[in-house]
Amino acid sequence: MASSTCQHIFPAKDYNLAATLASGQAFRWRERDDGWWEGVVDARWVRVKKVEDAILAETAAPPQDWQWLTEYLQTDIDLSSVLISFPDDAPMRAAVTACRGLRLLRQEAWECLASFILSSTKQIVQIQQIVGLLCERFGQSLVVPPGHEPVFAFPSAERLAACAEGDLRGCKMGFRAPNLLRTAQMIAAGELNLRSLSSRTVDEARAELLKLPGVGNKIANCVLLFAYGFQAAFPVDVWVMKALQQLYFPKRRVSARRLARFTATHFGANAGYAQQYLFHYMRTSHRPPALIPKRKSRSG
DNA sequence: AACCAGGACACAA
DNA sequence: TTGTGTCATGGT
Repeated sequence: MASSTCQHIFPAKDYNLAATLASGQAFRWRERDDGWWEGVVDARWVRVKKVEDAILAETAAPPQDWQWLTEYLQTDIDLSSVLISFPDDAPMRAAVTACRGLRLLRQEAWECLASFILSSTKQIVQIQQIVGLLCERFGQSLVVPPGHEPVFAFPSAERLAACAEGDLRGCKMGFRAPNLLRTAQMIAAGELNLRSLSSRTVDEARAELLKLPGVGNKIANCVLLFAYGFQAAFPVDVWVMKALQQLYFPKRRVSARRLARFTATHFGANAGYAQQYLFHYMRTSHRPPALIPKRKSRSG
């Protein structure tokens, strides 16, 4: 009997799928030992795999078209023109060399916003766990190929708005629960229309996002960059801060204001893209050595 | 076993 | 304007 799955191949040269899906932009991808990455995009189970100069994709049910995945993976953008816009300095050269083929995804705005509200002072593995629990408990069940574990869509703002704070805390999100809940309620009530932001300027869109509880500059910039494609948006988290301090301002403390002005002027029109390279570079190639537990002096 | 994690926020000083 | 404590949970 024939499989119900449906495959498609996207031409994609110089596309580092693993780095892209595991670089802390999206939190629903898992790599299997057979080289496939399984995830959920909108309301579809999907898996993708890098083959030579292309990405092979498979869904559980045949979609009408594949535009949604082209958009999500951003396979059509010209990466070389982005890279060439980066400043020609030693840190950027090192980051680009280390993360060759890293891309920015283009995610659905609500999922991106909610996920990053949950991201504050959390490691990426924990964000994945929290988002996983949230989807499992409150997301719509999706069609999966025979033999695969059930998966769930990211829950809508309306669904989360109907939750009690305790339901959300049950997903291990701790003090982020009231922020996610109130934000979901504001979105569900139409106090802020996420779709309308795409036609605004980046500064207008940021000002709107900053009205949401739990959304400060860093998270707003993540949403502007990863969901709306404002490539000048420049999220500064602890890793990027380390990168800027160590690579650009060694031994000199920089104020947040000056730093914001530096990132806006130094990295050019694709500053956010450059930021993602610095982030992934710091987390992979540039990690400090693991702490070795101190041994008692009288060990033998 | 301390230290830290893709922060935001209220409140000092 | 810049610094500090607080929030909740678990990885390293």
